[in-house]
Amino acid sequence: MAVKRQARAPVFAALGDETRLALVAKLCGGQPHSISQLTQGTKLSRQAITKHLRVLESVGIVRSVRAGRESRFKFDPTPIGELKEYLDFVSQQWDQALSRLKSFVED
Amino acid sequence: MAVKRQARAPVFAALGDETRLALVAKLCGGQPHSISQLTQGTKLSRQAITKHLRVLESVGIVRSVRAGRESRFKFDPTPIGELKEYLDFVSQQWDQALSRLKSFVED
DNA sequence: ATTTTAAGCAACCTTTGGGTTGCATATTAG
DNA sequence: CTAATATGCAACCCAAAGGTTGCTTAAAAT
Repeated sequence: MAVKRQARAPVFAALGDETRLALVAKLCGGQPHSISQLTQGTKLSRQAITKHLRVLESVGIVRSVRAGRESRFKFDPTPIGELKEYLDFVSQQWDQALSRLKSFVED
Repeated sequence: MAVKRQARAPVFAALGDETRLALVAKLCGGQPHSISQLTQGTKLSRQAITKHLRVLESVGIVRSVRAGRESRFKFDPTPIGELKEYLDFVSQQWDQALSRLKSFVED
């Protein structure tokens, strides 16, 4: 099955938060960032940001690598690509339904 | 601003639940369904399904029309189209970052 | 060697989410 | 008219989410 609904929900859920969307926006720019860097400019505590990063990491949107005393987070596009596939599938289902309706009316 | 991050989070959050993804899957097939119909085949109570439908409705993924004693829910593709735009934007940012990195290495 | 700086861990708190049950109300069917 | 069907509303429960603070450990800087 190319498009399985199974296990897509957690990825959507991970993106269902303003703070995490902001983190994704920062990280998809290409440059890895440490937790402290990602906390700067935020009104949240370092630990709050850490929790959000772990949520993103748990669904694969982000990967962390420890480098010395800091852990660097970098973006991974794979899960988001899968979400796009899924949304395309949904849109497609809808479009096909419209076509069927149209051809029915034209009969 | 074509792609605003603002207010996208609630739509992602609405899709961040297996039950709601199943409802979307059923409704994007084109045919409207009543609450009772949508409850059938589920292990949940009618009220639970109702709550999920209201969540989907609150972000515009679904619209309800009262017809007699039943309220029919139908799919609306608009918010999902916007999510696709947003995800495309994120992917694009990432790809551009990769290109920049590549051209830098080639120097 | 000492002091910063970066993180991890854990306890705790408060709000939100997902679900249930019970009861009231409005249509439709007999 | 009466019974059955389809919802709506509200109270209540419990678990999970988002956030904070305090303390510890590990690296880097002086």
